[in-house]
Amino acid sequence: MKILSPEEYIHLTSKQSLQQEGSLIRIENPITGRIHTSYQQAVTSTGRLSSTEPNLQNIPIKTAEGRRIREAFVPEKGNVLISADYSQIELRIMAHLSKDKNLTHAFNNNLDIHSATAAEVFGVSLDEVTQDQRRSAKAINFGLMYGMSAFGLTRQLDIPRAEAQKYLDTYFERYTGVKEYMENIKAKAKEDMYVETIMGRRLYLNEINAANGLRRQAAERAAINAPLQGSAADIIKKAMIDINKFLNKEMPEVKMIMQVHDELIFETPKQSSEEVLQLVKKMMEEAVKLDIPLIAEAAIGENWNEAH
DNA sequence: CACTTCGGCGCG
DNA sequence: AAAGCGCGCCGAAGTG
Repeated sequence: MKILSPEEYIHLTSKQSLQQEGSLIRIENPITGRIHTSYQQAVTSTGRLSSTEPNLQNIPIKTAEGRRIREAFVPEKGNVLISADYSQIELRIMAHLSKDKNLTHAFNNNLDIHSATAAEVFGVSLDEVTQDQRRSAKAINFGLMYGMSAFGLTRQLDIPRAEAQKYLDTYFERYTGVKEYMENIKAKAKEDMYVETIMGRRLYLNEINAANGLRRQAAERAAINAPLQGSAADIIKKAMIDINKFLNKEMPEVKMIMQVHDELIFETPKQSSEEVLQLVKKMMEEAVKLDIPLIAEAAIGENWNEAH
């Protein structure tokens, strides 16, 4: 193995070089034989990390080809990967912050949240929910957290405007706590000029009272989303600190190697991997205590695709 | 030649 | 006119 001078190392890992090479396999660090991302801790407005050179937070997964790509991410021989991700953490935070009774009930009873929403919005029982209704409810749930309007839902679901409006109206009838939360957070943002996460991270919204309606509405959407996305970031960071402390002391052979917003990836010797899985899952779920339970789903694999 | 901007696309 | 949050990287086209 060649030991590189600092100049050579910096050249090989420079952004410029990265673009020239254009392939993960060629940016392997010659000293460690591995690919190393850099996490930026003071970039995003909400408190998330960002990942650069290379960005490992946007590796494909949604298509079959994408999953094949993930199979290329493997641990050292004798080790396995563990992926543990929070289930619906932002919606759970919405339940916690809004104290909405219906949403809280769904999470306290560990219901399939999109099916539960579909049952409410379409007025059917849980076991009558169709695939299509669940799909619509999922779009509503995600859209709400981003401050989406009826127009946005129309485009997302390819349905008439009036129907999208009816879905949203019904949603807010069934989830009045969420409706109040949306209104309250906007009102508070306009008064304070900022919103904050459960741990007090603030996002200042300079345009929340702008005369320009487009800019003002964009700030309102950010006001709705930032406490949800940002609190999720707070929670996983707390979990990372707890887990790191524990691993350093008790299981230094286990490495926490990646974070993808609501997911942590570990590399660990195969023998103890089942025990490690249970430990990290528990520490993620207990990172903070909310009004509703936090659930982390974890799996073991020979590559990133299998583990996820 | 290095840098910037923009539209497109990958992820949560 | 735009109407869904948060990111980073790519290629094409333009700038100096």
